Amino acid sequence: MAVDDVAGRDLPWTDPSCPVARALDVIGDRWSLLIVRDAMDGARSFTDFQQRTGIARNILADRLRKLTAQRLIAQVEAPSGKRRVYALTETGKDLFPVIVTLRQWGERHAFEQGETHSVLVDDQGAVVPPIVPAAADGRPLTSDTTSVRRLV
Amino acid sequence: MAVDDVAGRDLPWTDPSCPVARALDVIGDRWSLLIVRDAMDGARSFTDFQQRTGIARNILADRLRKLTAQRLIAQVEAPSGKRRVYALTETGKDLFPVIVTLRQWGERHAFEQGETHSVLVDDQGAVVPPIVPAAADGRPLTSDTTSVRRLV
DNA sequence: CCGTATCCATTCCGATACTG
DNA sequence: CAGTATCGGAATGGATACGG
Repeated sequence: MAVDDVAGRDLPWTDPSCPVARALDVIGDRWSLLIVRDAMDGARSFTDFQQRTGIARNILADRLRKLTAQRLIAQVEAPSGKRRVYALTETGKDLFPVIVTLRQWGERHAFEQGETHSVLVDDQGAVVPPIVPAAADGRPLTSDTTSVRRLV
Repeated sequence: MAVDDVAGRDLPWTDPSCPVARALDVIGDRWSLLIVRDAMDGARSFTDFQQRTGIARNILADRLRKLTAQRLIAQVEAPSGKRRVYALTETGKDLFPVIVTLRQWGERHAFEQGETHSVLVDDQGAVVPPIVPAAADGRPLTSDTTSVRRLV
């Protein structure tokens, strides 16, 4: 992977044309992805998120505001009718592959030998196999066989 | 996706048995993933990283130290023989799928219509298709068709 | 139950100056 | 080139108290 070129614009980062930097600018803090994870997990109310993450209430309010502003989550009418709950938008749901790859990396490298952890299973109870980036023909790709091309 | 159970241990987060939280504990800050990205991109020297990321020197030194301590990168002898350069370990290289999914999400959701950005291409110049989590039989999975199971 | 408001501590970060 | 040392400001975080 090598970069051909880079444009210039004003973000906290260099290289604003890099989608990785842009993505991290949205969810690259300590809590956002955990909030998204819990939303995928069924968390819907303020208290749901607060209890699952253990985050301070003021910070949680701030993150929910920001994630809402960025349209990763939205407040929608609950089925019950009167309460408003948080739900992932399509943009938020599209983070699923990110959560999964992060989880799989964590499973493999962030636990000691023999230390127990949760695993992701599909609707038939089978463990979800590791995700590998692949070319259109299915050939597995690594950072050595890919590169970054700047579009004109 | 729903969590069956959770153990207790001492991290800044709740739910230390969640690999997502563990992974974020290692690379969930503002710079680490960008450093990994640049390493995949060919960055090898202190100055390489400093210039590509624009990060302050003291912070960069700190991050390189931490990433080295966590064994995502290592200092190795340069082919030239005398200088030591930073290189990704296998653990670090295994973050490739994370970088790719993050990139693909960013490409799709973190740019305005018509705004230009770089793309990831394989060794034949073809754009790398979006990664989708899938079951062993190839069936695509979403957060609605997966769940988190805690191992005993 | 859903937040907001405040206070305080800690961390993070950038800029700069300096050393081997 | 590869860091280290220091400083000050900003962001982040936890705890708690309060109001709709």
